[in-house]
Amino acid sequence: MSSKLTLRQQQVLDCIRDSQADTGMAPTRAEIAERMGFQSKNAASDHLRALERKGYIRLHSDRSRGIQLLESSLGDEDELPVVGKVAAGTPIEAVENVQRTVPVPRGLFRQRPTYLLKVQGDSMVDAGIFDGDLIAVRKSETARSGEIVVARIGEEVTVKTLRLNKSDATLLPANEDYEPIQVPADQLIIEGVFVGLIRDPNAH
Amino acid sequence: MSSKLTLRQQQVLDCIRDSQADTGMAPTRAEIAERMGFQSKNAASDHLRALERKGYIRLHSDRSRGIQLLESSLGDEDELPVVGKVAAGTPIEAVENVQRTVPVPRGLFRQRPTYLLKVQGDSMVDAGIFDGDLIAVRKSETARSGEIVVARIGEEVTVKTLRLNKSDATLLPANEDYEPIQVPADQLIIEGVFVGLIRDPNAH
DNA sequence: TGGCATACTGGTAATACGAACAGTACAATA
DNA sequence: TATTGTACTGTTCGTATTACCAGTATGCCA
Repeated sequence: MSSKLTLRQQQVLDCIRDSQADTGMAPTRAEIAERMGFQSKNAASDHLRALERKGYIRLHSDRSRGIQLLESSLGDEDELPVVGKVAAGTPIEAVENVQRTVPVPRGLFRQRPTYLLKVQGDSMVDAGIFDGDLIAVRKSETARSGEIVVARIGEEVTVKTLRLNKSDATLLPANEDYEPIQVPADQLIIEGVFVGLIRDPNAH
Repeated sequence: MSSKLTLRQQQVLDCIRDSQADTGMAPTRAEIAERMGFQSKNAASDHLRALERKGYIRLHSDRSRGIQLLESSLGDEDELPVVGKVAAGTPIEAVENVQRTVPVPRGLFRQRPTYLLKVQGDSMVDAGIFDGDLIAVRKSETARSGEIVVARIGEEVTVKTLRLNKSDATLLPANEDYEPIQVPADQLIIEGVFVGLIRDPNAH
C-alpha cells in the first residue's frame, strides 16, 4: 500500500469495511460520523479524502455512498462470464454471447482464466471434455503445441488440441469420429488456452 | 434459493453484481435502467422489489444504493478439503487424508459438495473423469441407480457408476479394461455422490 | 373471459447525500 | 516562531436518489 495510515484513518477504514460487510453498502459521511462519534460530517469527509490520497479507497464524486475499497476488499474470486454459442463475427466475449456469470476463486486453477466457455459437441470427449462442460479459458493469441486451445476458424469457435508445425498448424480433435483440421499458420486465430474444466452433472 | 427468477430478473441481478464488482457500490435505480436500456427508473424499481420478494437481495429503504446482495446470490465460498489417498479403515474425511483445501463457491455446482476427492486411476475415463481430476462429492449414504458414487469396498475407496438391482448392486467402471464389481446390497457402503468435477491441466 | 403477474413508460414530491466554505485546536516539523 | 498536517465543529446549497402515483401492454392460467 501507498503510505501509512494514522490511527484515526485506520479506524475510519475499518468502519467502512464493517459497514460494507454488514449492510452490503459503503457508509455515507453522516453514517461514518455517527459511528465514529463525530459531531460533523466533514470530519468523515476529511478522513475519506486522506484515505483516497493514500490509495486505500477510491471516491466516486457526486455519487452517494461512492466509496470503493481497493485491493483488500476485492474478494478472492472473479465473476467470470459464461460464453455459450458464439454469434458469427462477434468477439467471443461480446455481451450478447454471455449467458450468465459464475464465481471462480482465484487460484482454483494454476492459470487464471479470463472467461468460461460452455462446450458444445463431443469432439473432445477423449480428452475428457464433454458436451455441456464449462471450460475455463485464458485469453491469449498464442499457444504452444500440445495445448488445448479455443480457436476461431472462419465464423466458428472450436476447442481442439493445437499441433504446431513449421508453416502450418493442426487442430486435433479428441474423438475418432472427427477429422483433424489443417490451417495455414497465418490463418489461425487463437482465442485462448484451456486452463481448467468445471463439470456439473446436475446442470441443465 | 427461494424461488426462480425470470430471465429479466436474472439479468437485473447480474447487472447489480457487475456494478458491485466494478465500482464497489450497488447501482441506483437510474443506473440499472440505463444499463438495462429501460426508459423508466420505475422498471428497475419493480425488478428490485421482485428480487427482494424472492429473497435474492435486501432493499434498505430510504437509503441511496441500498441494495444488499444476500448470501444466496453473493456466491460465498466454502473451503473444501481435498481428500487423496484414503488410508485403510479411516473415515474418508479424516484429517490425515486431507492434502489441502480448495475454495469452491457455493452455487458453482447445483448440489453443494461436502469435499473434494482427488481421482486416482483411469477407471472412469469414459465418463470424462481422469486421473488427477478433483471430483466434488456430496456426502450421502444413499444414491440412486445411475449416479456416479464414491463407494467403499472393503478397505478401498473407489469412484464408479452405481447400478441398483433388487438385492444387490453393481459398481460400474467407465473403462473397458476394468470389470464391473458386484456387491450384495447390505455390504455396499456409499460415501457420497458425484456432484461436480474440477480439472486443472496445469496441476502437477 | 377475467384476473393476475411481469414488464415496462412517464412524472412529481420528498429527502438523502455530497461538496464546499469558514472556523478552532493541537501536535509535529523546520 | 511560523508552517504544515491531522482532526475536528457547524452550516449552507445543490443535486442525486428514492418513493409513489397513474398508466399501458403482454402472456398465463382457470
